[in-house]
Amino acid sequence: MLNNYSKEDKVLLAVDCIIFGFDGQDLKILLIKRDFEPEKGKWSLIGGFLKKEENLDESAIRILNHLTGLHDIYMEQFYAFSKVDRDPAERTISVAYYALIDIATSEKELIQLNSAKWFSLEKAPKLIFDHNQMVKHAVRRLKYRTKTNPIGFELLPDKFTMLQLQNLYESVLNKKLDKRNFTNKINALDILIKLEEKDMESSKKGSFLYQFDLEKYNEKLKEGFVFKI
Amino acid sequence: MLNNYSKEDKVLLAVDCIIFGFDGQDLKILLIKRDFEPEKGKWSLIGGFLKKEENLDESAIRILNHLTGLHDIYMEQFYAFSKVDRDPAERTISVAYYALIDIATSEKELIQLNSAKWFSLEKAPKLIFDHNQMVKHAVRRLKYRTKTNPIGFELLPDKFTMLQLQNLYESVLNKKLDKRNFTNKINALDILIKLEEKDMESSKKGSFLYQFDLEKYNEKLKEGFVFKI
DNA sequence: TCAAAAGTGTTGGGCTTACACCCATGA
DNA sequence: TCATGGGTGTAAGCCCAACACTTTTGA
Repeated sequence: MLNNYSKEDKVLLAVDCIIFGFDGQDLKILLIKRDFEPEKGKWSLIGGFLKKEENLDESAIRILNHLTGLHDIYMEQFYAFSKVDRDPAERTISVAYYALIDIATSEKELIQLNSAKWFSLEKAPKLIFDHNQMVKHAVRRLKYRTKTNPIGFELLPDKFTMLQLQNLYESVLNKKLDKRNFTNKINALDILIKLEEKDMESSKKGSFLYQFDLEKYNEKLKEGFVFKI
Repeated sequence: MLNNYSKEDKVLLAVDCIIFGFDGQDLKILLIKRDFEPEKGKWSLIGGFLKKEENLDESAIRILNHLTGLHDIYMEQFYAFSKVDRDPAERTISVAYYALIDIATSEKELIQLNSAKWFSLEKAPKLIFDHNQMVKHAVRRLKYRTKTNPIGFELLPDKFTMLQLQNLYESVLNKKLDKRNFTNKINALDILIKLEEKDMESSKKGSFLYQFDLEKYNEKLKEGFVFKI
């Protein structure tokens, strides 16, 4: 085929995933102990290399599934990191994705991994390369995203209490919210189904469980509704 | 150096720039006639390949400068496009940047280029590869950006009228704005300097010229002020 | 009976939007 | 004098933030 690309430099293209989880209390990220050189044995984001026959989204899904067993996960590309010596072994550009998962329901799939561990954001260890910077970037993006999209769909279990949802928003936004205002706002969005059922774990009185109403959500989304919290 | 990257696929990494300009009336993008195969002679974004010794930002700056003569341009990375066959010649991933420039003041530098041309957004031709999709993506991002940042700094000449600024916002947001409300909002941001001088081109009465107050802007930015229009 | 979490409304202030007329000037 | 674009203010409604007490029930 006619082209004059042949003199151009080729590079390795990595995909790294910041996997956010929520345990009902704190926002966490999933990290693994790297099992190959360089930096073998150090904590790292979940990552791998783009293959010739896949695009970046497919690559991110493959890598996540291969290293954790997780599938059907919400992921979004957010930035390409390219400092020349970010990987000391070889020139590598990394395209970063963030993923949102519910810790509780994914636990079964993750349990077999002894090299992966959840860390709450504040207690995350020093990571290899520029991975700490990637995490910071991803947190900023997630925070931003709450201004236009609900994040609970992916991060919470199917049924959850209002307090869990509020805790999630407080964790992501990193500030306290008023309980009454939060409830009012969420109810105004009109995308939750209040169940008859109560969660009896957290208190004697019990608190009502909710579900996201995916159908209503999609309708409103189509109409250009903005889900601002 | 110890590593086992050697079996991984390497790819070409392109950088493509969506260059936005504003002529006081319409939002435009700068395109060039491609002068190499494949797709030689077709309209294309300004682009090139990442070199081993530079990061993506540096690459974008180099490519823009090399092809247009422009320098000191505001640029921001926004997305990596990676469909497997997006470039039919060879597997290429493209990291897209958008740039904001003032058409009037950059004209001198651009004038020597016979292969580059400004197109208003609606009248842009069909572009090679996935470049039309990139443009669409960039426009969406620019629109989004107006919700938190003024965009006039980069897109308007040093001195401009209130109507030009309003036209710019109307072009980007793709909707009509009310003149009085717009003026009130902009004045409330308190980052413009109203000059004594008037622009006499547009009307018999003449209209006052404004300048951005970069110092005030930076102060407010530091305080976390959000420049919502 | 008490401790602990759940649940629930109102009000004031600020912001946003809608809206129309006079001014200055050159032709 | 008239046509053209420039410039200006207010009122209503909506949204947001602040705020505290009652309910339930297991221990």
